Amino acid sequence: MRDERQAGTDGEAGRAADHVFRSIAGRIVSGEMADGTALPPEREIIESYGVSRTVVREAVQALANKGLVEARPRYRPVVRKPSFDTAFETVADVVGRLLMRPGGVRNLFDTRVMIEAALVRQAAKEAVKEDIAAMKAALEENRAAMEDRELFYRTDVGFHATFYGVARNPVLPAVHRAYTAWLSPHWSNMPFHPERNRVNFEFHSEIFEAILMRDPDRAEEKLRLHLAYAWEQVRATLGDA
Amino acid sequence: MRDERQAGTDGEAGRAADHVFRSIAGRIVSGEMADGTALPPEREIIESYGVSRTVVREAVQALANKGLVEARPRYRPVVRKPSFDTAFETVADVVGRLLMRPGGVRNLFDTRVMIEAALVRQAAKEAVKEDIAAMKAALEENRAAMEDRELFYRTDVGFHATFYGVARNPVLPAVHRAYTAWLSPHWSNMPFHPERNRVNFEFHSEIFEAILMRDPDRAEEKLRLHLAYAWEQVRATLGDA
DNA sequence: TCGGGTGTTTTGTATGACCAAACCGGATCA
DNA sequence: TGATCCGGTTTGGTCATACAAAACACCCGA
Repeated sequence: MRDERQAGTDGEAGRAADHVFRSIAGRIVSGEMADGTALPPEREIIESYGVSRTVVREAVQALANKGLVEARPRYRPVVRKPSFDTAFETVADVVGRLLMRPGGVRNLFDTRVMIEAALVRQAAKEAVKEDIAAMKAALEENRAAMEDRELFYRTDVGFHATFYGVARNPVLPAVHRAYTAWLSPHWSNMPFHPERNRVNFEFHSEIFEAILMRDPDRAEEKLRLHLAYAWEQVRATLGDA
Repeated sequence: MRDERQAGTDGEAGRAADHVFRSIAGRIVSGEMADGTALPPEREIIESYGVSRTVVREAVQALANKGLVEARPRYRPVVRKPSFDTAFETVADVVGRLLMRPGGVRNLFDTRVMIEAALVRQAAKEAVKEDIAAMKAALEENRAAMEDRELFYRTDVGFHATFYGVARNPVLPAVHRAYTAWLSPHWSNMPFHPERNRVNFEFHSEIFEAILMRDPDRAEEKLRLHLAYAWEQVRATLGDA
């Protein structure tokens, strides 16, 4: 990505717009530009950097593409502190395209199975009281929502989210949000079926129970059965191999 | 000149440059623009879309930032078929910044431990002959490289790469490449130490042996010990908590 | 055939202009 | 008094043009 051709003019490599980009990016990560504040108007940036508007717009667009600012069409770009979530969001549309290729959804889903299997194993081995309490609460919400299509989906996601919390690693919840954001479109055109909700809730219960009993193998097994069942539900709706 | 927004098909008019972006992006993913070929000159795109050069350049820059084309400064942008690798590359920049924050490297490394633990379990359970052969070969290369700092590192990476291959899932090798690309800078300023190489090779051997014996628990245990040892080696070089 | 010089493209950047949408302050009306 | 409406101002989106420098293509001579 970095191309080092030396212009020979100065120690600072030319790259007009890049300089503005780096400068603003630095001010964002250093916190000098707080999260949520708007960037100064383009014409102001022009003056403070002594460059043309072309360059400024290019730099701003680069910031937007890197996820450091959020730029809605006619509005001022808003500073967004980078996080693992923003990292996932910046690739969302490439991933979206990759998922349209044959087997794409399957491949991504398989990684989710793998990760959640590892997570429930870990949960069974080292979940603390708060983790258990969170799972129990999420499971209860899931049970109560069994008759509501939309609500069941949300509580389903919420229950799985508790797995991603036990490791106390901020990357993992971001991974979970990415999974749901990328995979849910492929789930959505699935007809509502209360019986299926009951089955899925049953799986959730069994997983939770296995975690309670500190049985990693059983937790993993139940999770795999659960996700295999879920996959069967959507397999038909894809042309996937 | 005249305004060419055909609101009928597009539904959402307005975002001018975005239309060009989406159109070209579509032609890339559909394969109409083959991987490796150069984009047409800006002037040509101007004519075929009836937009100004500003818009074209903006669209091309967006394509470049999304990783669909590779744009070196004064050269013609080259089409790059999107893959999971390109997805990771587009976030490399943001991730790099995140890793500089306290605990960032640790968090990412922990996810690697989790994933590789899951992978060696899977390998122990269902690796086929070719997987075993690949591991054996990689292990042998690793042994032979024990006296060479650079080569040992490469064969080390190569051995771990075999774990990511057993699932036959193209996402996983990309994940591995991303890990090595992002974490290796933090490993590199580690002094050379032959004894350490020997220890790491020993871990590799034990992991391989556990996989051979179809013992997932033991494979996972050895892998965790291996990576914990590796982490100890670099912990001092970071200000990480 | 090969190497080098030269003219032609093409990209990078700057400038100025215009339009339309968002923003802001003041006037109006209930 | 407070909410709403309105018109001027700001600001982002797009366009046209210009010019320097780098890449490219071509021709020429050895």
